[in-house]
Parts: sequence; structure tokens; C-alpha cells
Amino acid sequence: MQKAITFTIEKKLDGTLARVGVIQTPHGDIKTPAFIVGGTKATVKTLTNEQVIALGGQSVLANTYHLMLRPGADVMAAAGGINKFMNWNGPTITDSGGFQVFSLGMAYKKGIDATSHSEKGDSKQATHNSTQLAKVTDEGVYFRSHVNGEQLYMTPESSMEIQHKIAADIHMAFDELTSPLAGREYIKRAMDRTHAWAERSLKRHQELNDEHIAREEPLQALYGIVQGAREEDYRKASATFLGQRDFDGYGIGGVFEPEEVPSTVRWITEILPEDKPRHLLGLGSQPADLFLGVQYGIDTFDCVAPTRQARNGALFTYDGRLNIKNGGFKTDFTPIDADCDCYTCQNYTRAYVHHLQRSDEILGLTLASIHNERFVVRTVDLIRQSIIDGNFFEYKKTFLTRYYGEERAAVFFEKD
RNA sequence: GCUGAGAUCGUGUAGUGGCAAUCACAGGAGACUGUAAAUCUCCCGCCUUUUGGCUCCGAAGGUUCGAGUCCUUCUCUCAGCA
Repeated sequence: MQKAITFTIEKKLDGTLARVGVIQTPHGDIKTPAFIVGGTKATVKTLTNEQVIALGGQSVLANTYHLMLRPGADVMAAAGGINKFMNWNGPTITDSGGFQVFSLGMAYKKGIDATSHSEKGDSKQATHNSTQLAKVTDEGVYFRSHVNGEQLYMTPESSMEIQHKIAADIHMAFDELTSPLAGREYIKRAMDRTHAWAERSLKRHQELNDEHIAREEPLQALYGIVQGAREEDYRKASATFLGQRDFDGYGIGGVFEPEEVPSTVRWITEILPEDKPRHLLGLGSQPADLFLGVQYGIDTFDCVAPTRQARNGALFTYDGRLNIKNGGFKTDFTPIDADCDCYTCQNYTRAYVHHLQRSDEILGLTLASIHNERFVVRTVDLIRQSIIDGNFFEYKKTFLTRYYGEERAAVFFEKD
């Protein structure tokens, strides 16, 4: 049977779940492990495609919910799909809108973010969050547009229809991501719903692919998304359920911190079919995410943190994170990181980027984004190379010890 | 010289008798993980780990239980007129 993408494993790292491979898509190859660049609204914020390519970005991940609101699915279709629309010639992925069920729903204005273990702020608002913009039912999700307040309704079927109009190479099934505060009972309910939605997504997706075949258009791929929060039995049940369905790959949702990777991700990757790619959704704001992810069987990552934090002044260095807006950098005429090969570090100083960000100059956001994104992309590329060269654990130990310090890094070596 | 207006924490300001210092900017720091994010949070007279204590609204007096807030004088600034 004809396939939208193929995944080839080139090498495995003995004693771990790590593998090196290639995902072939209609728009080119993704050498894995790989960091997928965040391009939510069909743009990598503050960067041109040429800059994304120059920093080593192989593929871009956009968002169905955001593109459905603006410019709209029909505009995306009329443009000829996301690649033509944004002039990106490489592989593309779309997230389903499932994350917005969480960020505009349970998490909306409650001070809950992905890493929260408790609710912050006004407890009254936390229990009666009448302002939230998303409401979940078994059939679908009611959204109130954050743009103009208009009532929207999204189902697994409509998400697939929109994603096929956006026409990225790889789609995500519509899922429900639960809050880190959710109890076991709700986690189960959301997971069961995610499974039902996965089957509905797959069915509608196959119908739409049949239409592509009839029109002699390229096929599009679909990943199922594993949920189940921090519950081992649910995670394993979710991986088993989805692993038996005919998805092209798998997304892993609801993982929030690197400390969970050796447990949560491993429960899943030990069960999922080995010959299909696995994407860890949303993780990658710190190096430990990447090393542990790969070690426990992840092929691709995406995360908005590198660009968002860059815009907010937090920059990666191999010795840990720094805030470029801090006063101390005013006359620091050295590169952000002397060991970084990015365009910014090759050409500009900390003092200059400090000045630009302090002065609200747009170039400061771009230079910082180039650096952070390059840092993460390069780190994963070198992880890939270290597996090929057979020195993954050495690289991991050296990198994380330097980044976090020996004491803080120790937790990431526990199972090595 | 005359007339008028005004002097408040780095800057610009709010505050016209009551447990008193407002807001913004600047400054100091922290956060951000499938992007409602070039955003958000905290600190910003002094001392103290905190509770709390001490000072404060150009200067000096005065009225009052109580004064940036009212009165007097002085100093300075600005505008207009000479």
C-alpha cells in the first residue's frame, strides 16, 4: 500500500531505545533524531526561511487551530497548502489543535503552565474558571476564538479536514491534553476520549487520502497521540491501543519535564511499533529534554521555548542559561557563546544583543532566536552523530554536566 | 523689579487635612516546554531574615489631636510684563 512517509532506522544504540534514522516525506527527508522548528502560524517568529535553513532547521511544525482562525482553512487550501503559502520547501507538520483544548481550556488564565504542580493565584478563579475559552465534550470541543470571541466547534473530523487543507506532510490526531493537576479519574476519561478521537481522526484521514489518490495528489501522514499523564497503566494502555492502529507514526503528549522521560516515555516507546517514528510533543526547552528523549526512543521534538525565550531575553549557552537583558552584559563584547557556530555568535556580541533588546529593537529578537534555535537544533544533530560514532553517553555526560553543573545533572545519569 | 504658576522616591507625574505617599518610565532580578507570549511576575527611600522599625513630599517656622495638603518667611525654577 502507498504510504505518505517512510521511516528507515539506520542505527540503534545498544542497551537503549535510541535510534538514528530518516523520515522521508513528499517535501524531503528529516534525519532523526531531529528538532522540529516551531512555526505555529506558518512562520517561525522573527525568522525568514533562509535563516531557519541556515541554522539547520529541517522541518517546521504549524498549528491547525491558529491557521483555522487566521488566515482560515480555505485560504490555506487556495494558497496551495502551507509549503507554498509560507514558501517553505522542506517537510512540514501540523498539530491538531488538541493543545489548545488545554491552553485555552483548563489552563486559561489560571496560572497553570505545562510544569505547574499547583494552581497559582486566585483560588476562586481556579475552581470556577468561567472565562475559559474551550469546553470539551465526547463529540468535540467548543472554542471561543481568542481573536474575536466567536464561537467555534472542532471535532476530530473537522481537524483532519482542516489539516488536509493546510496540507502539511504529517498531521496529528485531535487529542485532549489534560492539566498536570488532573486526577486519575479525569485522566482516564480524557484518554478514552483521545482514543475514540484517534479512531475518528484516522477514519476521516483515510477518506481524505483516498480523495488525494483520486486527484493524483501526494498522500499526507497521520500520527496518533499517546496520552495518560503520569499514570503507568494508562500510558501503557494508550500505547497499546494506538500502536495497534494504522498510524504513520506517534506523537507523545502530556510530558512536561525531563525527569518524567525515563519513566513516562519509556513506558510508551517500549510498546509502540519500533518501525514507526515517535514525536515528543512540546518538549525541548532544556538540553536534558533532548538527551533523555533520544535515549528513551524519541525521533523528533518540537518546542516553542527556544524562540519564545529568545524573544524574552533568555539565551542558551553551553554553561547554562543567561538573561541577556541583565545589566552585566552592557559592556560584554564577547559572543553569546564562544563555542556556538550560529550566525549571531559569529558576528555579534552580547553587548549588542543586550542593547537591541533593551531598546526594543526588532533585530534583537531575531538574533536571539537564531542563536537559541541553532543551539537546540545543533544539540540534537550532535546527539545523532554521537550515536553513529558510538559515544552518546560520553557526549551526554560532558554536555549536561557543563550545562547544569555536576550536582544538578546527576539526576539525568541515574539510569545510565 | 513686578505679576502669576510651581518645587513629591533617577525622570515625568497623582495626591488639597487623617492610620498617607499614586501611576508610568527608567533601573534590579526571575519565569517561560504540541505559542492568546517582543509576554508575565517580583523588587525599586533607609534598616531588618521576617514580623517590624526609621525616615520622608525645596528650607525654616506656625496653625491643628493630626500637614505634600492650610498660614508666614526664605531659596530656587518656569512663564508673562518691565
